[in-house]
Amino acid sequence: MSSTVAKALTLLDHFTENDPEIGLSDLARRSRLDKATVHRMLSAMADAGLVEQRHDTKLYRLGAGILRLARIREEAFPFTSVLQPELNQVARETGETAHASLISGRALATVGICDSSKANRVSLVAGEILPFHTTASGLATLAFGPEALSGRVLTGSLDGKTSFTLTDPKKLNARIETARQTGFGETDQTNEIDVYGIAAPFFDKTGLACGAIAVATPSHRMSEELRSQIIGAVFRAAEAVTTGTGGKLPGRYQEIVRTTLSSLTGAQD
Amino acid sequence: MSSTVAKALTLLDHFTENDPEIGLSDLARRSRLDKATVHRMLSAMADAGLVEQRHDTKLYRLGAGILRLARIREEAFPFTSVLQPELNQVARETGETAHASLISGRALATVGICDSSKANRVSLVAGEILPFHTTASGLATLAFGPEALSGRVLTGSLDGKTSFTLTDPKKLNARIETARQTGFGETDQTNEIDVYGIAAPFFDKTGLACGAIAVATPSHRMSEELRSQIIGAVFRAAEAVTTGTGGKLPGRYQEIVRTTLSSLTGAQD
DNA sequence: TCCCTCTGGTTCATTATTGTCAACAGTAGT
DNA sequence: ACTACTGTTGACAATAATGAACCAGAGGGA
Repeated sequence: MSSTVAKALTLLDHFTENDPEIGLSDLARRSRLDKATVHRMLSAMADAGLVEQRHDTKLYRLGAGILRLARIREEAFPFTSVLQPELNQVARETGETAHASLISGRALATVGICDSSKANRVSLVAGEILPFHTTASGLATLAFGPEALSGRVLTGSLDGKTSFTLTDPKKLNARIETARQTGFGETDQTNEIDVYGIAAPFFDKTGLACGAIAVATPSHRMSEELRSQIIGAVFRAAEAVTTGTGGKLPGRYQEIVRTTLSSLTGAQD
Repeated sequence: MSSTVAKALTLLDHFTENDPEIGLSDLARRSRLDKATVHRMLSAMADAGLVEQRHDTKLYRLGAGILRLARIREEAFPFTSVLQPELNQVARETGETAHASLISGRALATVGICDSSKANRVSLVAGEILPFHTTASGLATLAFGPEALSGRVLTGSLDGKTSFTLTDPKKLNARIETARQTGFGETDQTNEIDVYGIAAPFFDKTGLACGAIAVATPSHRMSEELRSQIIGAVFRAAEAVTTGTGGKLPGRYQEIVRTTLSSLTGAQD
């Protein structure tokens, strides 16, 4: 992590939906790097089009090159186009906020959101970076993702975001194991207070999980009935995304889903 | 340009619609960098999520982090969402391929395309990087963009992409000047043989051009009538994009557009 | 089977880039 | 005029990047 490009790229992580434009000094403070260093890095990234500087305010923001690259990826490996309709349907079916994340380096990147229509809902900021160990999406992804990934996470630092966060590798591993047996990830307030998450993984063409579809609800609203409904919805959506993007559902996984569904309260089809 | 991050970021430019997955050695050859260097850079970028490596083939491709960043930018400064409908309409009106580009570092980034419905049409690859000095979009953008930008381009290297390319700074500047007087950029086969381009700039909130909407047609099909039609279409679309994205049309520019339109053959509204 | 030639990945001494700190210019507020 | 910011540039010590050589594995031919 001492490489210069790595440091430069962490600068991008400070741009969020709520903070889309950042000044040089400000960014230097947040990244704990020297002003001059940040300046040089930003200049290089501006040349490449990753960021751009406004002529008037001198503030930096994400550049047009990002849009170009996104288009290339989307053209070659369509994802958000098949993802968004599924998210919308999940949100409609469950009445709660749905979102999807993809493995992105050392964390999960939120690449799609559909807000709940309810007044009291979990509101997510677009483009947030989610840790694996605090989110339902993370558990689901680790349970069925590359072996190396879960290994890295379990041996890495597990900082607590709330008092409920699983910071003990053994306990975390146990939760991953349950996810592996039920076919979905489930967390209560481990990432944010009063947020309950349920997530199902989707798979790439090699049969490894590469992300998850999740529903986030206010914890107090969670009930046995809602839980069953959400689990069914994310299972269906994740499968649709998997097949829609050319992924391969492991046979083993389909088995797991069936047994989980039949053990839920309420009726199944 | 000797900075390490700059070199690392040029690696991204080798991923295109036709070449979405690249191996390590291959990328090292294309970028004229050492294998070890490229590997370290790719690892850093993979950590940040800009690229990702397939487990099976070991090939690298653009990563999910790109999608995340694109979403953040699009959420904060909606662009493609307002752009695409306009492009579609231009393509429909003119029957030719329409595209839009944004200033992205030292070049133009193609961020939107709508293909012509004709069998014989100009086909563009999504996410292409366009030079300023060979394209109609470039002329239009330079004519009304930041002073510093046109200065940099005119003093930079103007490599010829076809035998028609303007490689002489004086001649190029003259063409920019005509664009400044007519309100639109126009090129014939300066970027690619048998491609005729007409482009109108759109503006940011400071009243500076930040990109252009362009129509590309097979050169032999261009006629006085089609030309008038295209110019009208790109003017209208560019204005719509400007206002739709919170930009400000310079009063001076509106004046220019009016006089240009009234000098065209055929009827105007 | 052996040989050859690719591939992705790693090592390590040399060297060039980077981080650091200070100074500078411009702007806004007091 | 003063202060406290901002973005930007320069110089030098420290560090990280470089690139040749090397490794292991996958195909391909004969």
